[in-house]
Amino acid sequence: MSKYEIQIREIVNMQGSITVLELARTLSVSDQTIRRVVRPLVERGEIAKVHGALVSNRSPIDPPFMSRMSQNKAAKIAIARSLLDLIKDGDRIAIDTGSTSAFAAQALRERRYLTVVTNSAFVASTLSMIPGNNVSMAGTQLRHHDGASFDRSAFEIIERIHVDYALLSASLVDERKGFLVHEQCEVDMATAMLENSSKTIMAVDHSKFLPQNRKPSLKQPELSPGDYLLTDKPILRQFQHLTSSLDVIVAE
Amino acid sequence: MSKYEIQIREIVNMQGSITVLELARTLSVSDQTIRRVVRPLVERGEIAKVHGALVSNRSPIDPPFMSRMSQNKAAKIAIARSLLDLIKDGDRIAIDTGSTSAFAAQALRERRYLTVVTNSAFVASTLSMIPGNNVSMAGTQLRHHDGASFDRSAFEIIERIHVDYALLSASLVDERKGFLVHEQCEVDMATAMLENSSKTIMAVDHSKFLPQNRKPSLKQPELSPGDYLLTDKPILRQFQHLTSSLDVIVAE
DNA sequence: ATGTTTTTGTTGATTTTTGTTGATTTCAGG
DNA sequence: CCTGAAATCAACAAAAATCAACAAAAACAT
Repeated sequence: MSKYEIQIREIVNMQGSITVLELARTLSVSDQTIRRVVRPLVERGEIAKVHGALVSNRSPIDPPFMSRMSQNKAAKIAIARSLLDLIKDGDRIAIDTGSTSAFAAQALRERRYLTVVTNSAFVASTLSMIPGNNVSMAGTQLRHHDGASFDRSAFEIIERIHVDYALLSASLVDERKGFLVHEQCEVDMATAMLENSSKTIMAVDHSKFLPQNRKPSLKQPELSPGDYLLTDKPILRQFQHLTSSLDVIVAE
Repeated sequence: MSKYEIQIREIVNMQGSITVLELARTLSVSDQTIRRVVRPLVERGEIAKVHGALVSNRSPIDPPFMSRMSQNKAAKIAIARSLLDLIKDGDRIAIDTGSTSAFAAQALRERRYLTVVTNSAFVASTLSMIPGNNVSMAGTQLRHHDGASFDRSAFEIIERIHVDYALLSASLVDERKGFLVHEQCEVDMATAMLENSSKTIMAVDHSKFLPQNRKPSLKQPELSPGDYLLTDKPILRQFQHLTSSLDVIVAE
């Protein structure tokens, strides 16, 4: 067994599939090494291999639930990975609900000693199993469609814990109105997280900049200059006035 | 036993993996010393070693939680499946922590309209995504080794919600002392769940009836006549006095 | 203090892993 | 069926990690 084994399994299962070369680049070793390490994994049937790529063979039932229902999987994974450049071991972070945050939680498993506060049961469950982390689940009653809580106790807990970063998301970015979501409780939660954090990270993949059928109408709280915007494609001209004061990070 | 042993275990488990050289530098001893100290640890299976690094055997991908799950997996799945004979759509159930409960949660995904209250983030997350369920997560701060909560708010919530069934587990069944667990907080939680439910279901696979190296010593609360005992092999003679008043269900 | 035991560091030989090169295979399109 | 690009494989040399043995240092008991 090689020292890269766990990482490889982790990455393959998270992404679903990846080429040998990409994997070699992320671990900064040669492609040949990857092939060698991967061979026994394939023989043991832990991951599958086709010409051109490694693919996860996890049954479609147990992977992170979001990966199925989530649209822009690749984009969200890229964003999640680039989040790792911001968040360091030992940081404190508040994480909101949503598929982007679910991927972020997966990625953050490679960080240690995090203090995490979240109202998403999935995020809490994912990160609470990492030794050294300190995870607080905010809220009691969970909504069924996303396993998140927005009851009073959720807000109390968010407001009790001050963190370095608040990781927020949005359903749509509107040229004039900015970052929008569907429900008021999401705005309230975002506001609470933002107010109790030093910096805010807004994570939205490029599809959020495109028009949608089901239009959200509620405005997320204003970001402050120096807050981060994580996305996966360069910001188009017509949106730049929204992001000019922000630190924009484009995950390629 | 060396003085570095505990530190090494600690560091390896926290980091997930680390090279011998790095470890030598952090403890400011030579690499050779590390190798020597580590050898017995590896032999006892407390941590794993590969060429190039020491890796925790409870790595992020295979957390303590899940690895316990994989012990006696078949038995636990059988028990979880037979739980479906008891729990019907619309039932209300309290679920404790532990690998048996994790499997139970997986199985219960095929039930609808459940009211669930649990102190395990994993169980909460699993069952909250089933449409129609009403899931409450009891507690805020999550223990890292199993993602469960035992703080005051956890008890308050358990005590607020009355359910039809309490699904409990144990670490060991002792011939004389009955159902045992390792920690007092687990007993307290079991007691709270039992008191707020109409019936109790104790789920223990057959391995819990066998002697163990790490012996638990705390006694779970007394079951009442008519409560259920779910297991996967017939009860041996010497244990039958414990189970005579119970409804024993043996999953084949 | 003194000798004994245990632990630790150093050295050099040995093993394992890794990157490179070039040959071979696979795949997609004409 | 052929061809070019990409992916894979095999083999070898370089680098890194490991091990064994011995000497120095520390801890211990007498």
